[in-house]
Amino acid sequence: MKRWLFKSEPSAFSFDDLWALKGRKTRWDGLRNYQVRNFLRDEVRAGDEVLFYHSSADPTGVVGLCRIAREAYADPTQFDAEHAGYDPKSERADPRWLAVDLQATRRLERAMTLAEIKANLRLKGLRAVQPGSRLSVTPVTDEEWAEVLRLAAAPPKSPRKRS
DNA sequence: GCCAACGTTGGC
DNA sequence: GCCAACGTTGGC
Repeated sequence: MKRWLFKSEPSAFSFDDLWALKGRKTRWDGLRNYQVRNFLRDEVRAGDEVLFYHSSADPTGVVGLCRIAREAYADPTQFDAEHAGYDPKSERADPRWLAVDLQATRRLERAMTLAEIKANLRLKGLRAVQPGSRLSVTPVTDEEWAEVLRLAAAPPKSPRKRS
């Protein structure tokens, strides 16, 4: 089983939005990047675990956990001329873009902010936070996963008050 | 709103 | 196949 980080802009679709859906599940579609497509096609499998990350948010960071409820299948929005993700060059016999189904499993006790992730030595290598990394789906190692969960369960570090 | 990073497109 | 132009992402 592999582990992943999925990004979403909460103004478009937040973890709370997912949590509120029937079965806490949705189709994760609209992904239009070839590297991401290849991850979905070649590596993401049903049952894989996912960190749900809020980008362009305040604060940015990991807010919840999900699992892959259904692995890659043709993203129907690529064939929908009314949809922003419409791709006129994609053919039904050979779909270019893939979607998965994502199911929320747990809300973190507190958000793991980007600042906190960057400040953590064990999370320095997290693909999603590398400079210039813009992929909306990136791999997470077992060690990184464990560290995020460990920190989420720990009380937040706050600047020490002057006495 | 700015801008750096970087993927995609299309002319040649 | 090169590469400039353009679009998007996403932190700040």
